[in-house]
Amino acid sequence: MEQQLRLVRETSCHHNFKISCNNCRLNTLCLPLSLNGSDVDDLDAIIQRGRPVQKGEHIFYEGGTFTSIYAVRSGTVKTFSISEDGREQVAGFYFPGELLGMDGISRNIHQSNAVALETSAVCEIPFKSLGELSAKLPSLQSHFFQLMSREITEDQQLITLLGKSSAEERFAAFLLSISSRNSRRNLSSTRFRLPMSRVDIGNYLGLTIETISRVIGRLQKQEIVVINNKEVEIVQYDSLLKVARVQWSK
Amino acid sequence: MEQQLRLVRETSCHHNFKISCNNCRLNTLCLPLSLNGSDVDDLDAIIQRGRPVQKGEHIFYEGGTFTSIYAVRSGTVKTFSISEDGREQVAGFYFPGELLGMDGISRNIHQSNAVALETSAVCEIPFKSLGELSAKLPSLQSHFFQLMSREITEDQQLITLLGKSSAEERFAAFLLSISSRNSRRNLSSTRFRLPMSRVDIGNYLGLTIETISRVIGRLQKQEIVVINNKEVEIVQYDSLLKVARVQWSK
DNA sequence: CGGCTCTTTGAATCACATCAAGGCCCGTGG
DNA sequence: CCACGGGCCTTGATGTGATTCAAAGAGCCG
Repeated sequence: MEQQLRLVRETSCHHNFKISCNNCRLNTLCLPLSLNGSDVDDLDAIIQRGRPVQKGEHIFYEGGTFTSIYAVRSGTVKTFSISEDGREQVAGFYFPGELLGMDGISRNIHQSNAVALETSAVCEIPFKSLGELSAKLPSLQSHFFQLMSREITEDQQLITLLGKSSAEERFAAFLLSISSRNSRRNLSSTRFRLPMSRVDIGNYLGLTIETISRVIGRLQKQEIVVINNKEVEIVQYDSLLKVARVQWSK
Repeated sequence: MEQQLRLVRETSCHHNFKISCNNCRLNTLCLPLSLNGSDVDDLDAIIQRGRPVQKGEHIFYEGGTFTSIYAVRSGTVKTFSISEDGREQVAGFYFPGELLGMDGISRNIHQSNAVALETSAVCEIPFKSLGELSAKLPSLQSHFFQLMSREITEDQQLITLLGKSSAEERFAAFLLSISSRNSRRNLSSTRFRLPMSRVDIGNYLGLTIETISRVIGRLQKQEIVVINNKEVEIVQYDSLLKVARVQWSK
């Protein structure tokens, strides 16, 4: 019931699944970042490239055996966990060039679920092989350490957001985060489409969809953003920064 | 002022700062976990052992150059960051055998502050050397990956706590976390002393000290815990588990 | 058209924050 | 010895931002 595939987006080129790391246009963001030509081939050899994933399909399950981490090649993925009483907490959204699944390393069991928010492609990187290759390629090892560290930093930013911030601040920070990740990929930082539903946004930010809706209303009234459905335009970037930080500066 | 050292806990041996990893009674929790005898010596060689840190003293500063990660040998450390407008968010508490500072790896700059909550001792582990050694000792590399991954998992649990949980759930989960970490160190899981202030607890859990106080009052009325100042006794462990999870089960 | 889902808007409610006061502990100094 | 003051914690009264509940609007499709 969920495959409303009317919107086949501008992903045509990304759907060339068998492309190698060397030719992938994300290789300046992804794991190959730190490697020179021949080393990329070594990495390339262990990667199961470009598995296509349908909207709503799981990439891994909480509690499932951990064998690989994943790089998003196209589309968007969310990770979330389910607590005892069935509540879902979205822990993160992952865009092309970003790595997920690192929470499974510690116990060899995935601690969260990952599902595609739209038709996506992911590269599967067997962790055992990655570890072995890392031992041989110091720059790969240190880059991988960095990527894990970045995940920690981002989680801690979310912790601050959830612990201290008002609804406006949370939503503004959320938009800014997506904006900056878009510009890393050379996409517009002021006009973009949100690939996730209001429910997921609300869940991620610890707010209800009604609150999200009201916040959007207020931000639109101030002409800071224009949001139609999933299409976002940031009109006053500076004002949005202010909202995200100090919230009426007092 | 706070050195009510009537309870001089079994810490005497920890204050022998110059002990080696081989003789450290935490080596079943800490980095050496995965190593055999001679490899521990290699690790030992790069570690600056047992720096003493006074209460309130910084171990590293947000924005400062990252060179090392740290293992707590004795005492307790909190990490926190300060947002633009001066609000503090406590991101974690670290007990003996636990590693901190991994958020600095990604940008070579510490993303948070670390200060000792009481007189403590920490081992400094130069990250460059650790990386080099990891490349040589596969089990060290994989263990370090695991420790970083655990940090991610724990951060994500806190995210769920802050995003979804009531005050009672948060505090109950907090006590249970400390309880389980105590038992990892072979300390009592039902009777212990909280090394951090109410302010820090509240900050960590995204609650005010008044709310913490009221929650404690309610949990005591139900005879689930007994808390005097910083001394905690968990009387009904199962009930506390229930509070942490389902909160009136509906 | 009707049926579906998602979003918006309004009104009532609630959990926690805020504000304010008082208690307890302990150290200091008369 | 007691009086005083400062931390820190507790308790009560009041306020408020976000949730909840309810209903209506908007887009989509069979």
